[in-house]
Amino acid sequence: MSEIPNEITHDQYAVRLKKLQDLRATGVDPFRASFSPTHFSAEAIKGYVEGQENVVPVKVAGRLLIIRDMGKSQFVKILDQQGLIQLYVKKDLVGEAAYAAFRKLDLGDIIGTEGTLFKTKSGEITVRVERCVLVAKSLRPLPEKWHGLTDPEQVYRQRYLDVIVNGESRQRLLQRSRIVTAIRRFLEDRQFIEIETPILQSVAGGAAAKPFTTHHNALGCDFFLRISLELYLKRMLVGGWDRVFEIGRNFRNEGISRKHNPEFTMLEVYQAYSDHRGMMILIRDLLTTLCRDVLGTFEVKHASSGQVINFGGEWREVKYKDLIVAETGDPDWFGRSKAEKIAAAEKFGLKVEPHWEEFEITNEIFSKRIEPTLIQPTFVLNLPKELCPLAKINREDPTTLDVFELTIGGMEIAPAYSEQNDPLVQREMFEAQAGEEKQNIDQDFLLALEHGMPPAGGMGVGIDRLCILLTGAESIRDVMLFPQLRPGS
RNA sequence: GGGUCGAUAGCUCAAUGGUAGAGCAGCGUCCUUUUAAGUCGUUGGUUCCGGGUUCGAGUCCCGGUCGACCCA
Repeated sequence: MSEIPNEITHDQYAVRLKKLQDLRATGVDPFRASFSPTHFSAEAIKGYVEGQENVVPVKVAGRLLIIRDMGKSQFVKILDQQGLIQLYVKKDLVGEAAYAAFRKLDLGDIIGTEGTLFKTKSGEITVRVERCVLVAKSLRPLPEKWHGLTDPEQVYRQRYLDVIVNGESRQRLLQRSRIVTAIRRFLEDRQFIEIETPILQSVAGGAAAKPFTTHHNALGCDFFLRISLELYLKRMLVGGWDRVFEIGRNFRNEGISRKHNPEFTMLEVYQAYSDHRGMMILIRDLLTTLCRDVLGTFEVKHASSGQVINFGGEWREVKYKDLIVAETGDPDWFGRSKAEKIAAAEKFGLKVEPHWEEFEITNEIFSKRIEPTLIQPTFVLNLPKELCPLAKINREDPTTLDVFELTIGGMEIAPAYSEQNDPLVQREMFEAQAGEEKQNIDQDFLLALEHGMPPAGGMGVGIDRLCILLTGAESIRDVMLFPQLRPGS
């Protein structure tokens, strides 16, 4: 039997450890092998039949969160993955010894119980306990029952406590799981195949971002963690897998903010014989399906602006150039010199780096002044060709691309392209973008394209941001179970 | 990376530079349909860490750690 560790200073731990040792001493296993519940909490409550008091049998298990002790009987509540359920434990029903043992339980202990359903005076469906066992002892006290856990650092570092005591967090994070599940169902219904592609890559392609590096000992070489899924999914289009998708983690070695976590989840979808117009229909169908099936509403409150986002109405379509012209009030914006663009941008209070290209100045206006105002679902079309080397050039306006950026709630939610499948043009675009750093070009991808890739529409959806939007969260940290923090404390 | 704010009991929070407190949780008591249950009593502190100022620092100053927000 272990002594109380020296570093454990607070007495509540000591009290619980003593109880645990007492249980062992009397032959009770405080971490018993198993328990077989027949129901989760919500299922059990649903199983109650009106008027059938103490007839329907249930076995439920969960963590003890609330105890209301009235001497010879108590009402308690336990939490499982479906939520809370109330138990009523009566001395003359369970017997003296069992009742005494029950009273020794602590908040936070995990218990299994068996009984029948009834409805209390105030109408709460409750289990009338006939038998109850400790399933797993908890040595640590739970956070306060009314205020929960509020310190953001502890919420993120000890998420398991947050989801126990903060119902709102629990619901929001469960909602994320439902969203991801619904996305898979939606795509599978449309014959998309879910595939898995490498996270360790020798060339981190498909986006412009700083990668993380890591090292493989046996191969004796460095790898990058992927920054996008794109190039490997498209290889499978070459392979004749016409509808593929992946929901996977990307890693970008950049800043951390309310909208950025170093690792984040992307959905990428590729559909052969489609194009960016096809993707517009697909993303709209997907998001309205999520609204209907997961949220049960097409109207979602936008946390930072307070506006109501309506997914059920018309989705605006607007060209990038038209937005820029409207914002700058300059019909000839794209004909202006670099100096004039800089002057105009600075008049907007934007900081312009001297080494920026003209399209970067324009795009700064877009991302700082225009994008945040696009709260309702908006397809921004015909982006300038410099912004993405992987999309097809628009035939009517060769300075732009056959792409869209879906913006909702002031955030870029889903960029999509008519995918570039001309290997010669693709090579030129890569080389122009890479400049001197030719080693950053994924030559194996170009080799694949040279074998012939069908025309295709492709799209990326930032799952974390989508969840921010759909759950009304303030920050990416609120829709991730374990957001990145500095190690320590 | 810069600015602002924050860190006090297991949790949520108080405390003019002058004896560190409350609620919840814990411990002990009363109570067999409670709903933040109620009742009486009671334990619990490296005030984030390290320096400094002062007769005296949770409080003021400097440095650091971690976090939140804003900016880059």
